[in-house]
Amino acid sequence: MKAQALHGHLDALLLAVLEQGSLHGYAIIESLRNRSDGQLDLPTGTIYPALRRLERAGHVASSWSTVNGRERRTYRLTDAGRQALAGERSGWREFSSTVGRFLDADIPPGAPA
Amino acid sequence: MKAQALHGHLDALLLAVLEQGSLHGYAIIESLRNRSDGQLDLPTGTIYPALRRLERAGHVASSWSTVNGRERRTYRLTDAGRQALAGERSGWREFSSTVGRFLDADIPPGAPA
DNA sequence: GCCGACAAGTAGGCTTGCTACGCATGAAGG
DNA sequence: CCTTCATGCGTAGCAAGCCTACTTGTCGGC
Repeated sequence: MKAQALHGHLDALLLAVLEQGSLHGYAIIESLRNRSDGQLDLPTGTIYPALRRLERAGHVASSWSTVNGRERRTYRLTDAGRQALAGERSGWREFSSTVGRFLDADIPPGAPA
Repeated sequence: MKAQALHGHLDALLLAVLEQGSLHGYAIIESLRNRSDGQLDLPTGTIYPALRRLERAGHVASSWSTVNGRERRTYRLTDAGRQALAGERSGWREFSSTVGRFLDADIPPGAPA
């Protein structure tokens, strides 16, 4: 699946992943890959700038730590981020139900449910 | 709702609208608005270039007609467009189920299905 | 005569994600 | 010892996609 189609929903995904616990960038990528059965395999060039954006927006906060001599930047969801996530969720439901009205409906007879 | 979030799915919506019958640009806009209860109110600057793209791609074909002295360009779905629509539909299901796994899940207890 | 609904279109800009890089450490294998 | 791979962070530049704002033109009502 072309991850490209994420357009506009990447931030929501990142917030959703961080909702279940703080993670560093590399782990976020793995979490997305695992939880989506490999369908979301996002490159670092997509994730890191997105995290920066979210931090600038105040939706996440980061702190450095060193593990095995490797520097990690761990991100956690802020209160504002939690609120933003709630908004993203309702926005997603609205979006998916609206688009679904056009694309999920009219399933040709014989198609599996 | 910010129609901006359509990113990447507009073509599919247009094809889906035309699936139910040929329409001219202005009528397509109205059809989207009506069938979405006013949630999709797309400006002409979004629709017309998109229809051009679809025509260039061979997914729709157009023909001019004059009604009440007003020129209309009516679009109809081609066979290739019908195939493309099928592909868009399966892509949409994959996309929505993948993103939904992150955003629909974890609905706090008490939320309506 | 003017304004609003109908009908089509273009130009330019902004956001967003991707590709392709670069840098650094630690463990494993030759 | 040296190379390679997995871990881990990051930037620069590009391409796609949709929106804002504007233009052109007809018809009907005031």
